[in-house]
Amino acid sequence: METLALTALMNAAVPGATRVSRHPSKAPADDGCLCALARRLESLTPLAEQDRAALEALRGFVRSVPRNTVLMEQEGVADHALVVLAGFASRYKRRVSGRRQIVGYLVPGDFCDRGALHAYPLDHAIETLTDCRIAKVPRVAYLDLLGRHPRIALALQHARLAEEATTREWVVNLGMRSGLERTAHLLCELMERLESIGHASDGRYDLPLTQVDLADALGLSSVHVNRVLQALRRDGLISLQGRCLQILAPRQLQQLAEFEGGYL
Amino acid sequence: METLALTALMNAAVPGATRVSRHPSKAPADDGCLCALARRLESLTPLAEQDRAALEALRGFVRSVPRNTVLMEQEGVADHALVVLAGFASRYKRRVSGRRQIVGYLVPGDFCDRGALHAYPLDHAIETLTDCRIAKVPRVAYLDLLGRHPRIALALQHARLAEEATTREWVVNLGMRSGLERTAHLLCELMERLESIGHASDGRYDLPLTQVDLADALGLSSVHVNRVLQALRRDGLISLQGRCLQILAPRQLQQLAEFEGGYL
DNA sequence: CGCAGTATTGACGAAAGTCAATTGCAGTGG
DNA sequence: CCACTGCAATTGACTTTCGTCAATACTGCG
Repeated sequence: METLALTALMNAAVPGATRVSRHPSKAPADDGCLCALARRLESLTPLAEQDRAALEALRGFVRSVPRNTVLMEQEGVADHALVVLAGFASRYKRRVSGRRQIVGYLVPGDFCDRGALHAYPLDHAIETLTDCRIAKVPRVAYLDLLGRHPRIALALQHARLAEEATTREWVVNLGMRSGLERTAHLLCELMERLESIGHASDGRYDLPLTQVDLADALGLSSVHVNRVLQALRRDGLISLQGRCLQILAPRQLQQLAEFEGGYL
Repeated sequence: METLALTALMNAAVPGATRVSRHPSKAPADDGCLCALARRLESLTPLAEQDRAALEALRGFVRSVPRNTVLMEQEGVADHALVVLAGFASRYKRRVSGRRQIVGYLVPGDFCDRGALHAYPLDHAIETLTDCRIAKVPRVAYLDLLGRHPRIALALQHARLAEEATTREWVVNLGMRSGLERTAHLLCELMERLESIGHASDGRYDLPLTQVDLADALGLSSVHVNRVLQALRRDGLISLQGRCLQILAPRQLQQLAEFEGGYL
């Protein structure tokens, strides 16, 4: 049948934590939230019914992971792929001073397969920024999935290209944009990414990140991020109360950031 | 035989420009400089004799390209792979203001195959920064090469991972390091990369880049780059006369930059 | 010799970091 | 129900880094 290697490995399911402080992103933990992955992949390449079914079969690998949990160590070699199904995670590098630079956010539907699970050690770490639902797919099962479902493999390829493009856009963001523009750009990027998985609409989405989390991604101090956010509010571009972000003037915000969503 | 699709396409050879203002990087244009590519790939994965022979067969696609030539337009779809064999090129994005951010340097042995030539439009442009020798390999020939030489394909995979890691390191560089540290880090990175293809030794290499070229990569103004370079000279870390860079105190420079070469 | 592109210098201003204190807020335990 | 705790957000004062503008030197080349 479809999933022989999969079922053989599907004993790994673990209920996991239930404490929920910073946004479990959607329903608590009823389903595996695999819809986020499916929507993400379908936004890249059309899938067939059997592909969706194969994704459903990943349900057994899903578990809840509390906030600030290291999912993958720097220097470590990955023996499984990670898929974020709910919550936010980050790729980051640490300096000796202890400060970290976030080099990418992982939102629901994003994954880390180390370029289809090569044996090279990772150059960065991966950690949850909020409580998350994560699918931890063993190497064999993952490769099996790719082998049997070329459309999924293609979508993942495309996703990898998009992530590379996103990282380049971050370079531009850090290299040439002011704090204000930079922050605006990040908010636009997250808007698009969350919209594609149905986690945002009408310019509104749930932003479960700390100002420190934002600062570490934006290359700014958290104090400055605070001031920038206030400026964006004062100018009527956004409203941000608690974790609820509402983009009030999408056009102006994108213009300010020179945001071009095409790369995603 | 080895190269049927290749030979069928090898009418494409063009002598090309000969003017040489800023460093043709090595011998003028006698051989195809394919050694740089071979050395680069071998530094990632051991190759067999037949692999090296297949690389030699690319000679016909090599041509000279003058400085500041656009090799690939942003938004364009790649129908061929590019391999830099001599000289420096850059991946960059432009803002509406006209300013550019360089998101990566391409040195001899580096390539751009758009993730094995997918049909997605490129999110950035590629342009030579110096006079270059470039192999422009048509799609069919390139895929043929990959198909017939799994070791080469593997090496290119690895190279892609290394380039991704480098881009992430640039994010860290721009996000968390001062102008001084940032510049030091770039010089260390280039040192390692050029060393692996035999274009650097004893901490000395040829740096054919303008201070503006550096500034656009470092997210600094060219004026500030100038001052930073002077500081590095004043502190006895480097000597830079014309295009000849000599790293006088490798240890200190790496320490200043917190440079860890492992990601390359 | 003079041009054009680079490199260099000085003076000044704007952007962002640091330090340190204060406020706000949610969960905890009494 | 309320004080207590701990993290997150906010604010103010001051410093540092870096950008901008504009002028001046250099250098290879025609």
